[in-house]
Amino acid sequence: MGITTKEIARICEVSRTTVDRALKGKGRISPVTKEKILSVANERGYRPDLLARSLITGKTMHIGVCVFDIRNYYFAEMLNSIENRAYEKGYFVNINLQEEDREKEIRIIDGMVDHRVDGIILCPVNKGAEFEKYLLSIPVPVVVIGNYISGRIPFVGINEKQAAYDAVDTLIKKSYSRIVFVCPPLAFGNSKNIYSHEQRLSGFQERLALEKNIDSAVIADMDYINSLNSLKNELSYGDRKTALFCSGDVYALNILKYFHKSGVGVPRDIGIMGFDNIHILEFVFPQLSTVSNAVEQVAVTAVDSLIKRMNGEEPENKIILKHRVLLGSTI
Amino acid sequence: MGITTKEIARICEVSRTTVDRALKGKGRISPVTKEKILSVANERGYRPDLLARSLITGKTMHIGVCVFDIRNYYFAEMLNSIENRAYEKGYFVNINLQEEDREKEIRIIDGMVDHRVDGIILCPVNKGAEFEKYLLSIPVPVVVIGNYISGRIPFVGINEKQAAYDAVDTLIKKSYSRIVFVCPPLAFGNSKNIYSHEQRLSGFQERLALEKNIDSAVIADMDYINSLNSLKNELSYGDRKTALFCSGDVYALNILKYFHKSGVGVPRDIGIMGFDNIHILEFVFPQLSTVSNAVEQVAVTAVDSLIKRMNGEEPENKIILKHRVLLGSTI
DNA sequence: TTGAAAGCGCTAACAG
DNA sequence: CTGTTAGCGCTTTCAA
Repeated sequence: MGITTKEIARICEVSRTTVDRALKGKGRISPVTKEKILSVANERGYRPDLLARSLITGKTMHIGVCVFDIRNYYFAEMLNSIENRAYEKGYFVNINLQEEDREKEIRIIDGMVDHRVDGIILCPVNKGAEFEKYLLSIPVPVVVIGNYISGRIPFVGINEKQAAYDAVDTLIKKSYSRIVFVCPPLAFGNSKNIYSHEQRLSGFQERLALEKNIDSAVIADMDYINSLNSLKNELSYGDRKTALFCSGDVYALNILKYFHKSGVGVPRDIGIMGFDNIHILEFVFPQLSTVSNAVEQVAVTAVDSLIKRMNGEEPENKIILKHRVLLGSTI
Repeated sequence: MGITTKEIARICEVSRTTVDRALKGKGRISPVTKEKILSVANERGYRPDLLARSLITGKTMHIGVCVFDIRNYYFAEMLNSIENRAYEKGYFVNINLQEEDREKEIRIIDGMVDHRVDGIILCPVNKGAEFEKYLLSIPVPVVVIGNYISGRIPFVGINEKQAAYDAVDTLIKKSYSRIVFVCPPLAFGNSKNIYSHEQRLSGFQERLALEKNIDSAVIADMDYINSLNSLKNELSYGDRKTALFCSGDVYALNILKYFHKSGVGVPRDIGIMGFDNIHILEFVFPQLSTVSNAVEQVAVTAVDSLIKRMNGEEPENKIILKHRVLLGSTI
């Protein structure tokens, strides 16, 4: 690449150590030599090789991030906040997308470790004891967001279950008497980490268990377009005021779109509630009722917690931030 | 971190070179020693230190990316495609956000170079001869997307001017007789690279120059909310069928939102056309008419072109991909 | 089939 | 105030 300290040393007829001192501005050094060294360095466009430095210091000042994908607005927002915070703290960010591929996730993590990132932020698709063991074996700190792994793996997030509970509570207070939980296929729970959705379902069920006179159902295949058709059945519950509680705003948006096309009125014919509060809701009408998952705050907190760990501190292993039910005009 | 080749060598009582040969699987080596080395490596969880390797090979297998921010859906989509393609080709991606801060952009680029990324993809906020010189001085290949710099800096994008020209042409064919170009403050053109918007304006003007009987205007301060109010004036051109041509979908969406609140009908009272074809349009009604800027294809092409350059090839310096005017229901 | 030696560019401990 | 030495973990001749 450019000029090295060795060459500067040769040109200035001093040792590399002296060059280093001039460059770093610390340690005793005569103003004259310092001046000379700096001017040569500057003139020749000296730039430190951070790779070489890292090899010695053991620090690369890189944070590795691995999430599902960033077409998903939730992750885009998350990543934006992670990058901002990391930059503020002097760290670079390596971004990798696993696309819900369990093996790819492992390859990516291994790759980041091999590249000697100082720490890792992960929204995992893997789960279970074996993966926990794997994460514990990794020689750099890891912080998990989004999908919980276990009490032994540092986590930052919201209380998904309570959030769903609160959302359902809101629907009940709005006098809905039939509430349908809409989420991705739960069958994948065996192979993929869909902790968040499972928890939300659980909060949904828990709140409904307190009611005698409220109908409920679960539609757990929102990954398939034809399931949209089944939603129409919900409308035939004419006597019951029905709401769809979607475990993710994108599901809710797809449903809104479908209803819009089909001439179904929201909330006239049916209520809809989402989850995540992704930014694009700003541009969608009617304004979707949803649950804020504090994604920016989660991201920032994850970075901070990770950096603490990288510095040998031991912050709380499980950090739960506040969620909020947001009333739009779809319920 | 973990075990090193040196230690494996010691344990197996061979030289580091031999260990290397076993690990790499090339060069002549006796099956017995190879087996032994591999089993020790495996048992002790050997992982290569890619940092050390990079120091020697001069390759980090990292691509550095610097864009505005990724709250912006356009960049989120771009980055997603960049990451996918890079991963396919065996590269890692370093992502950095300059947030329209010219100096931050330079710091970021310097940082990426110091970290020895193998190449850089940039959507620049800087512009001008000095910046061009700076980019040329960088010891790794750079490919620019989004905002053109000069003929000497490799670029991948669409023909912004022609795209705007075509969009206006479409509006004219729809018999609009007043067309208003809406864009961010052009005054920033002195300090920021807003090449795309400038080009679109130019295409707008060029097409209109061919018409005698079409009114036109430019509203160039869409960064300020109160400029939304001025849009109402456009409605009073009762005799003229008016369309707003927005240099960016997000402007169009904000306007749609504003009109929606104000009870203005689109396209009944006024037509709207956007630019970019960001994915979220899928969820917005009425369906926005817009121009596809082929962002995924630009991203993929940029990665491919960059990798060619990193391999010493010299692909075309300016790659122009096809845009497309998309008819929604807002004109 | 194996090993010795040199070196990537930098840092760090210690000595002068 | 300055220099020497050693070494991070790996690759790469060259020699045995």
